[in-house]
Amino acid sequence: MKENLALYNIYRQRLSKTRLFQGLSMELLDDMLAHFRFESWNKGSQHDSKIALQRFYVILEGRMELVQMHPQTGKKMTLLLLEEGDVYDILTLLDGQEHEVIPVALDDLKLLSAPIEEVRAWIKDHPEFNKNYMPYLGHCIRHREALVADLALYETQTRLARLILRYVALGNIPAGGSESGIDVVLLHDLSNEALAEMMGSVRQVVNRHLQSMKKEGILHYDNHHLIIDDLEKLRQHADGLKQQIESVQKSH
Amino acid sequence: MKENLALYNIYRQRLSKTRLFQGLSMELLDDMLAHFRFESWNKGSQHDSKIALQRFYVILEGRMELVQMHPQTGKKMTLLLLEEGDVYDILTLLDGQEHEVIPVALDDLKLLSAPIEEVRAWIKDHPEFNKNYMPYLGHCIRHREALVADLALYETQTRLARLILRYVALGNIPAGGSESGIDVVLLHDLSNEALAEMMGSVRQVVNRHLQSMKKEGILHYDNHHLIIDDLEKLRQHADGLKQQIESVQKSH
DNA sequence: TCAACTTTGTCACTTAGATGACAGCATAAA
DNA sequence: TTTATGCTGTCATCTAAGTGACAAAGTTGA
Repeated sequence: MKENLALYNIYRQRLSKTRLFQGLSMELLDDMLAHFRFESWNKGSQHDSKIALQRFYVILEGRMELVQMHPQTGKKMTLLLLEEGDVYDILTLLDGQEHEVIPVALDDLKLLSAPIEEVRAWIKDHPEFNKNYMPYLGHCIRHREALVADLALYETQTRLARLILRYVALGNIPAGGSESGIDVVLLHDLSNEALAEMMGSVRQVVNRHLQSMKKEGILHYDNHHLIIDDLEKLRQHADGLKQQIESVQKSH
Repeated sequence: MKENLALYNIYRQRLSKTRLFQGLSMELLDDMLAHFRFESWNKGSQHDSKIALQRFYVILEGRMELVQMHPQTGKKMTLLLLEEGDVYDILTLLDGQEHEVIPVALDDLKLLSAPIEEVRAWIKDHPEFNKNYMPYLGHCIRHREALVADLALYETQTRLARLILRYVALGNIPAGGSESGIDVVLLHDLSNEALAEMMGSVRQVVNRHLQSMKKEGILHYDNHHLIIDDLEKLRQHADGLKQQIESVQKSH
């Protein structure tokens, strides 16, 4: 990992901004980079989850989704959208067991990868690294828990709103607010189908709800970018206010 | 934590058999026990999740469930059943953030609790402890992921079978096998309602499916103990074979 | 520039499963 | 022993959301 000094510096720079590698000394980063190898995955490519038993990947550029599949019916559920600075696979890193989830490149991906044993040694030997690691794990658990709550407690319309809101929150909400709408960068480009897989539903239902939210002036699409126009209304949907209102009406 | 030597030895003994504290030296266990305090919770009692910001609990005896609730409708989802040797709350321990989940005692509970800062220090300072901690975290993530997959990919009948199977696997499957049926100890006593909350459904649906599985000779209840009579058939249900068969029939 | 594919937008139809209601038991309390 | 409370077992009913189908729009690449 020393081919090209300019590139090397860019990688180091990017790495130092990720949740897991931030705040580490230059020396430590250099030590680590010595074990990293550059890789790129083509948009749309799917990979074998067994690779995670050997190597650990850091995303430098692009989005990756982790997909669970029903072995019989082929129905899919997207567990997680990973972006720049996220890593694959934190679970296999933890316990060394295979993690039955398919990594799919949503964009052309640029990655760094290192032998998983190496990364485990870093965690063990460098308290600074460990200090980033723990909250990152917390984040992973919280994400999955939020998915469980969404699936079990809310209906599809609400789940869609919550999904969008979750990824609005991850992106940068522009300072002024909504003069020109908030671009949900992480979800840009995703088909209705892909959104459906992220919320455990189907294309047609997602489309129905997107349509109705467009009519309410909550959002619109501007050449494949999902733009939020009324964050407040979106939040109301995400709180399941619809459900509440209807149940109040019923009781009268 | 030195009131009574006999009790003390029992606690130490129990602790040394838990997933998180196993394999530690007697000296280390003694150091740790010095910071623990005994507590007991009454069956049915619910506690404030804020307690987890201050203290960390180890279950010595009894079951605890962690419940998420829909703020508006009050609908509930049980995230997790904790038993002897499990701990509350691993998430708050990780990142110090509040974990919005209600701990409920399913039995009269015996617990040890220690200040959370203390436990964080153990993790930092004792590699042996850390070595237990990592796979335990992996287990936590996997459990939540399994829930997501169940909710998104399988229908209620299948989910019930998977729920039962999951807790069969955790208990001790008797050597000989099914001569007299497998007692699903962890689920003993739970009402249809409680099971429903564990799989994101409702009482009536759970009852319907339990009834049909009884008719198939898969299971029965023997004074509030759920007994599995045909593990193989249960596994078939859990694989969603029903779904597969029906979809094949349709295509003809 | 045209054909091949993919994605979107709709709609009519079906269904799993949620809801509400109620009788019959069981467990616990008085 | 009786009353109260809660749980089980079963309905009939309702509805959210999944399915299949198809036209229209958009995208890709020979």
